[in-house]
Amino acid sequence: MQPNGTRRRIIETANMLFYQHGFDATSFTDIADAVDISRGNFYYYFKAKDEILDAVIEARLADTRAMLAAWEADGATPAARIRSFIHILIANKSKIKRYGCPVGTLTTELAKLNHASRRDARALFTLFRDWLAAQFRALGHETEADALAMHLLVRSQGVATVMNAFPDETFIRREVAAACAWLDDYTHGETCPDCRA
Amino acid sequence: MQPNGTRRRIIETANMLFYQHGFDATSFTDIADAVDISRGNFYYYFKAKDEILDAVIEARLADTRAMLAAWEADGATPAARIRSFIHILIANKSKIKRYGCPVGTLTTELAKLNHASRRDARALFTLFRDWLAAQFRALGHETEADALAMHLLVRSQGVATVMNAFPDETFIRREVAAACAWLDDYTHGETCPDCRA
DNA sequence: GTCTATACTGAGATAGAC
DNA sequence: GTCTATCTCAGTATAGAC
Repeated sequence: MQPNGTRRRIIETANMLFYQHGFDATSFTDIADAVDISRGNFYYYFKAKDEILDAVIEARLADTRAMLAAWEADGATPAARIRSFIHILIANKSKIKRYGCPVGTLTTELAKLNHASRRDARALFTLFRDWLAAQFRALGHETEADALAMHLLVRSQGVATVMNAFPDETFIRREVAAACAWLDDYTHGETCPDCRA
Repeated sequence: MQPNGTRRRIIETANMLFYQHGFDATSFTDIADAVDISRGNFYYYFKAKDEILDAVIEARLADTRAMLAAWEADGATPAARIRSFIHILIANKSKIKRYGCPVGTLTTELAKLNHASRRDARALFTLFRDWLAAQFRALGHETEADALAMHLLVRSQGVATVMNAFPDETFIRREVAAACAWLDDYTHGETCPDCRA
């Protein structure tokens, strides 16, 4: 199961292309050209297009787990960790402006395609959802932890979709600051050092 | 320019299929079959697929204008009109659970396709944005009207995307109630009659 | 206006040489 | 492992009969 060089490059390239142009709109030729291998060679690694999708989702799940683990390690407090999540909207703003949120856009595309891997893609959302809920629980908000986590998913997805339509810098900063201000109600006085107005 | 029966049926059907399966994934055959005409007849009305897209966007713009005008007429106060917007998340929840928001998903898809009609699709967002801002202005919030309108777009798009991934009834009601509660800060005391907890 | 027939392209996928 | 050649099918699009 340990992927060799070519296999890894295929997955990484497909991951990028699926994000930038969508799963359906990305062809084998697109991927093969970008990886610089022949289309035929492709089938040595993946028997069907759906298999690449599954591999890409798996890779994204692994990447997301690693990112959440890094936030867990780097954040001094649960509130600081949650703000790491909120601030990816700024950290990844260039890409989001052009291609939207990689999680949200994949999920909605697969929903429309009624694709079998739809459920696997949803696991990406679940990863964030559970991690955020754990942080709220650590802040002492046991019963409402999941609801608060879901609310942050809403704000995050909303900002991503709207900034894709209106790539306005002021808007992004304002909404990120608003989300951090909303969070303040649950942090026992701790505020965001990056969102001073 | 007045569309006859067949042309109208093509546009209506394409509108539905683009929403349900996406623009790229919907083929001429899909539309022709649904309308029950031959593929050849199709080209009598539309020379290329992009032309249908433009016609569909135009139809959606007209539908949206009509909907906003209806809200304008039916809503007793600006606050009530804004709540009409918030509550479409509940009114259209079945479709949104399956296919997401028609505006947001079209916009992100066309962004990924880097499609020429991307800008036209964004006008759908602008329609809601300007209408909402006008309501906030009527409530006396001159300077922040557009920012408040954008914030509601964010919440609306966020809930739509998340409920597409997690079609949970409780979640939807909770977020709609939260949006209405947020609105209360700007309505001079008027509250939502439908969102009593 | 609507149809059938057909051209052309690019897609996913397979076979087999190297 | 990687390639070329090829198959099949679905897609967009056109021509022309009715």
